[in-house]
Amino acid sequence: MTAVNKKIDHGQKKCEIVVMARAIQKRTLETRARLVAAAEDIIGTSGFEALRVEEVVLRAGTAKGTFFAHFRDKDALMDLIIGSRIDEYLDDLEQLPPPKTVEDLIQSLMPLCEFMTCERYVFDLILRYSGAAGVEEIGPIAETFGRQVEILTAWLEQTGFRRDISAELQAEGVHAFMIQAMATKFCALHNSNSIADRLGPYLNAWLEPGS
Amino acid sequence: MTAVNKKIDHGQKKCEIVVMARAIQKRTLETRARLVAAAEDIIGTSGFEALRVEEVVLRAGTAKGTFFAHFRDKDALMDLIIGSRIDEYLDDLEQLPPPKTVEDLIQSLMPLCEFMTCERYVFDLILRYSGAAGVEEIGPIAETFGRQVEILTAWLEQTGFRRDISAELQAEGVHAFMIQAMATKFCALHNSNSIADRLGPYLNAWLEPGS
Amino acid sequence: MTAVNKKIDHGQKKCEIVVMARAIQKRTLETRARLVAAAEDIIGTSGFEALRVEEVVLRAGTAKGTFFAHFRDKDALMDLIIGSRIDEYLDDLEQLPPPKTVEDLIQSLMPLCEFMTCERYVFDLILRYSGAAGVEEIGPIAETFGRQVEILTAWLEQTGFRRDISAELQAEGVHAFMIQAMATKFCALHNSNSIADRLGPYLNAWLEPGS
Amino acid sequence: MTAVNKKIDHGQKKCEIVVMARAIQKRTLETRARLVAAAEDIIGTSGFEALRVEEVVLRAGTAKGTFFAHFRDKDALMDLIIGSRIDEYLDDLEQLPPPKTVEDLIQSLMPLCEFMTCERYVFDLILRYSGAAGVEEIGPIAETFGRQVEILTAWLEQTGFRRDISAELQAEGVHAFMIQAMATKFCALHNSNSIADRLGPYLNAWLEPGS
DNA sequence: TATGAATGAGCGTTCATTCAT
DNA sequence: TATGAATGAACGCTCATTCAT
Repeated sequence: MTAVNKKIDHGQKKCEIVVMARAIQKRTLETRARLVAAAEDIIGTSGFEALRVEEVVLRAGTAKGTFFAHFRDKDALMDLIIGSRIDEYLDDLEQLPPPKTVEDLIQSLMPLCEFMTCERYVFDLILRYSGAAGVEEIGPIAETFGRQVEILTAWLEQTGFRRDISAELQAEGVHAFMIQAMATKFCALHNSNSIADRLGPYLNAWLEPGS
Repeated sequence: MTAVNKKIDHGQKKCEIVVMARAIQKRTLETRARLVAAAEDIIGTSGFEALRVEEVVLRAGTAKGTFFAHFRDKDALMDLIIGSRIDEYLDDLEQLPPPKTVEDLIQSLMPLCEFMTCERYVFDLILRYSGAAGVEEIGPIAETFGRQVEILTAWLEQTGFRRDISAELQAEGVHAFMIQAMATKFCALHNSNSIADRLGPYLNAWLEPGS
Repeated sequence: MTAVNKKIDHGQKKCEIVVMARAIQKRTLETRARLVAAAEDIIGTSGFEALRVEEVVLRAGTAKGTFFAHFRDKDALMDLIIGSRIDEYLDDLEQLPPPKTVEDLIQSLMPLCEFMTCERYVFDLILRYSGAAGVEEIGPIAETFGRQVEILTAWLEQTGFRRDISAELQAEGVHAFMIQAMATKFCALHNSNSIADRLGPYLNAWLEPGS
Repeated sequence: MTAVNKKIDHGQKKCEIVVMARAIQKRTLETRARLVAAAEDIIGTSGFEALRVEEVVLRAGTAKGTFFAHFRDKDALMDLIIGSRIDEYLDDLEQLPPPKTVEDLIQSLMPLCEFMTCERYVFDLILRYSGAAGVEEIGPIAETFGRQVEILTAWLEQTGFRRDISAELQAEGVHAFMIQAMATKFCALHNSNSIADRLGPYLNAWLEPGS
C-alpha cells in the first residue's frame, strides 16, 4: 500500500491529498461519479435548467453536504458537464480535415452550435463561463473556448482564406460570429433563419472579403 | 365623451382597453413615473444589482401590488431602465457625424460600451434580454439592439469602408465584435486590455480588410 | 314619469332610493342582473370556489367598483346565489306531501344535501352564513335555514313521529343531523357511505326512538 | 451505529427516513418545539387569529424557510396547536366519572365547547380541519374528533341513557348537537342563550326520549 | 468524508376592497 | 352610478449554500 499524490479536481476546486489507501480513493471517486451520473440522468430527462441539487443528491443517494464537498457550487458541476460535452464535439472536430470552404467550415461547426444553443440556460451559462466568470481560475467551459480557437487557428493556418491577418485573429472572428449567430437563435426578431444561414454571410465577409 | 384606445404597457404586458378618461391615464403614468424615479434613485446610489423591489415601492410611496400592476417583474423594470439608458447613448450617437476611421468609430462607441459593461449584472441582463428573453415580444433592450444596428448602418452607408458587402452586414459585424470585446471585459484571460484595444484589431480586419 | 319608492337589495345592503325614471331603474337592475349572470356562468363552468370578482366584472363588462356598488362584498353575492339555489330546492320540497317514513324524509332531503355539499367551499360558506356571520342582519342563506326548519316543522306536525317533543325541536334535530351527515362527506375517515346512509341511523334514533 | 427509523412529522407531511444519529433528531425536535412555543406565546398574548408566521420565526429565532420545513403551511401549525389543546380537554374528560345525567354531561363538555368557540377563527378552522381538510390524511384536529366520540361512547356504555341504540350512535348524536349548539353561538338569531342552554333540549330529547 | 437540518433574503402573489374622479 | 388604478398585509416559496455533528 503506497501513498500516492493524487490531485482531485473538485469542479473548480483543486485539492492535493495524500491518499493512503486505494479503497478510500475509490470511494471518493465513486461518490463523485454517482453525483455526476445522477446529474446526467436528470439532464437527460428534464434538461439542464431543471436540474436541482436536491434531486441530484437524492438520486445519488448522498447527503447535500456531500455534493458541496465535491463541487464548489452547482455551477461548477454544470461547468464540468457542459464543458465535457463541448469537449466531445471538439474531439470530433479535431478528427476532421481542415475545411476548404466557408460552407464546409459552417457545416463542421453546426453540431457544436446546436448543442450550445440547446437551451437558453445552457447558452447563457456558457457565455457567462466562457471568461471563467471574470474572477476565478479557468474552468472546463473556458478551456473549451481556448480549444475552439486553437482548432480554428490550426485549420485556418492550413487554408488560404485571409493572408492579411493572423490565423488566430481570423479564428477569434469566427468565434465572435458564431456567438452572434447563436444569440439570434433566442431572439424573437430573427428566428426565421437557421444558425447556419445566419452564419454564412458573416463568415463569407470575414474570411473572404472582396470575393 | 369619446372612447379612446389606451395602451398601457405593463412592462412586457400589453393591454388594450377602451377607456373614457384622460385623467385616469394621467394618474397611471404618474405612479409609473414615481416607481421609475425611485428605482433610478436607488440605482444612482447603489447600482443596478442592489435594487430591491421592496425599496422601490417604499421610496415611490406605493404598495407592492402597484409595482406588479405596472411591471411584470423586477426584470421588466430593469429592461425598461437599462433600455432607456442605452437609448440616451444612441441619441448621442445619432448626433455625431459618421466616423471616418475605425479609430473614430471605436471612440464613438466607447461610452455605450462602458455603460453596457458597468456591472456584470447589467451586461448579463442585456445579453439575456437582447433576444427579448427568447419567448415574448420585443422589450426595450431588444429594441435598442435593432436601433444600434440601424445607426451603424446609416453611418456605414456614408463612409467608404467596405463596398463588397452591405452597410447592414457591416453593422451587424461591428455589433458582434462589440459584444465579443465587452464579454472579454469580464474574462479572466483577457482583462489586461481595454475594450477599445480589444475592439481595434477586429474592426480593422472587418471594415478594412487587406489594408 | 312618476317617482316611486324603490327598495333595492344590494346583497346585504339596503338602500332606499327615490327613483325618478324607469330608465335608470332599469339600467341598475340590468347591471345587477349582468353581474349575477356572469357569476352564474363562471360557477357553471368552474365552480363556486374559482369565482373571482375580477372575472365577474370582466364578463359583465362593468368596472370593479360597480360590483361593490351592487354587492357589499363577494360573499354577499355568494350568499345571494347559493341562497336562491337552496330556495329552489325548498320550493320543490314544499310541493311534496309530508313524508310518512324516515326513509321518505331522507330521500326528500337528498337533493338539497347534495347541493349543499357539492363543494367544500360551498358547505363551509353555508355553515358560516347559516348564522348570518354572527353580526349582521339575516342574509339569504340564513333565511333558507329558517325556512328549512319551518318546512320540516310543518311536515313533522302532520306526521306521527314523536309526541314527547315539539315538532320544531324535532325539526332542529333533523337539521343538526343533516349537517353532521353532510360534514362527514368531507371527512377522510367516513367517506365510504353516502349521506343518506349516514343520515338513516341518526334520524331513526331521533324520530322513532325505541322502535 | 445502528440505523433507526425516524418519523419526522412535518405538520401534515410525513416522512419516513432511515437515519443514523439521535443527535440530529434532537436538534430537529428542539427547533420544532421552539417554533411551537413561539406560536403559543403569541396566541397567549394576542389570540389565534393574530398569529403571523413572520412573528413566529422572529420569536423562535429561526429562518422562515425553517418554518416551512417543519409545517406545510400556517394552518398545519394551527391544526397542531388547536389539536393538542383539544386533547388536553379530552384528557381532563377522561379523568371524569361517566356523567349520570344529561345536565352533568353538558357541564362536563362545557370547557371544551368554550375553547372550541373562543374565536370564530378557531371554530371555523376546527370545522374545516375536522374532516382533515377533505383531501389529505387525518390531522391532529380530525383525530380529536374521533377521540371525542370514543370518550362519549365509553361514558354512554356505562350510563343507562338509551338502550335502543348503540352507545356509539348516541355519542355521535351528542357530537352533532354540540356542533349545532356551538355554531349558533356565532349566529345572530340565537345568541341570547348560552351553549349549555341551547344544548339542553337537544340532548334531553336525544338521550332520554319520552321522559 | 459524510450528514441533513437550518439558513435567508427577497421575490412574486393574492385579490377583495377602497376611493378619487 | 360607474370607473379602474391603487391598496396592503401576509403568505408561501425558492433553493443554493453552510455548518455543527
